[in-house]
Amino acid sequence: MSATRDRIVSAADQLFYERGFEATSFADVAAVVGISRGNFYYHFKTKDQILDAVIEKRIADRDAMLDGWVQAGQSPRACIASFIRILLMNNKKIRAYGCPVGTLFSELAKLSHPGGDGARALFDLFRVWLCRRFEDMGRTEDADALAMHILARSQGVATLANAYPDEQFLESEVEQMLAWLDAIATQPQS
Amino acid sequence: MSATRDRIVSAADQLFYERGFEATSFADVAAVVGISRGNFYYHFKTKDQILDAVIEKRIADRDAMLDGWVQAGQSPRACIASFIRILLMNNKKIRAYGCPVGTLFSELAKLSHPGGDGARALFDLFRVWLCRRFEDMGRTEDADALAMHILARSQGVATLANAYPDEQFLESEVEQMLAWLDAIATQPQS
DNA sequence: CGCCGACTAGGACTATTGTCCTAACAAATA
DNA sequence: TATTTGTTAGGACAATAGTCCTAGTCGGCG
Repeated sequence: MSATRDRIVSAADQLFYERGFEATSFADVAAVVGISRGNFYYHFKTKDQILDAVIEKRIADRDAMLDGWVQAGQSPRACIASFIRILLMNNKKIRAYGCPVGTLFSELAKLSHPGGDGARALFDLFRVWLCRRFEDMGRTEDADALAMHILARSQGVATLANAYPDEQFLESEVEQMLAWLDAIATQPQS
Repeated sequence: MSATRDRIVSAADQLFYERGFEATSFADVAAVVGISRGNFYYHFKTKDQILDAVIEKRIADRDAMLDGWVQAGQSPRACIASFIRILLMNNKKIRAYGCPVGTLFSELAKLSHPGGDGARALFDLFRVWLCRRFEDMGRTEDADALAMHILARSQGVATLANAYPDEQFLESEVEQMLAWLDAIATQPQS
């Protein structure tokens, strides 16, 4: 595999996150990678192909992270707690640019861009992973609803943290989400 | 005031919501309004000025809506419930295009566009209004935190409803938020 | 009537975009 | 050495963007 291709995808990944997909031009990516603009089309025939590659990479990265927690032998509840704490892990970037998943999806949805399905697949990755963990906790009935709930909470916190880059807000909301998880774990299934 | 100017702002408001700010060109707005592209610059000297006017209009619209509830004599708690139910009122548009406030802010934040401050002002409008209502409920200590919390929840639900246009999810989350509000109203201040 | 202001149409201009093409360089193979 | 294959640079290309300019229309007022 070409190392240049990977560098293009990595640079595009970062720029798409920081500036958005449409607002990022080939010239921008080329400048970061340090190659000429024309050389692009040897590796990617179209801008959409770069987007596809970026989404693929994001899915692979997140998939590895989620699987890592499971493989490390964490309990389902600890796994979900780790998911919630992503907000703290990436708090600086989230306050600066929002959630990489949510903001990309919103943009592509507005552009009614075909790549929006790929962005939804990113949501799906978290959704079904969370769903499995809730099922493992015994929440067989409402596992998916719980997954959607915690996903929505995370999205909202990321958006507001972006609007108000206040670290305390982020920490307080994460604590509340962890408390909610505790309640879910101890209370009987509704 | 020119009627044409208002029609431009209204059309831009809608297009910015449905397609995003950057992706909406003057030609798009002109086609909707039914005027020539060049005629634009009689009413607005720059695209940013249209954005400012759109944000101003959105603030005015929301302000009128929020004030209407207060003027109608609704209790603080009922006012907050009305805010939560915005998600249901606009559920079709939200599922199609997301939240008009959050998605605009996210886009402008990524563009590091000066208008981002105006978009944040939209958030502020809801934030301080909610804050006042919680204060009127007696929650003088944590009113702002509660306002931020419900704001974040709404944002998250809107984002996920956009990704998964499932009406049931939206209704279920609104119910949970209303239940949360009930708990806040009946439980003592923490 | 004739002027003057508000308003509009249409196009010119420059910059930038995504896309594509061709020539050149490098290393490995024959 | 000669040839091929993979990779790169640089520029051409049409389309579109935001911006600006000029000529024109229309209605009200002197």
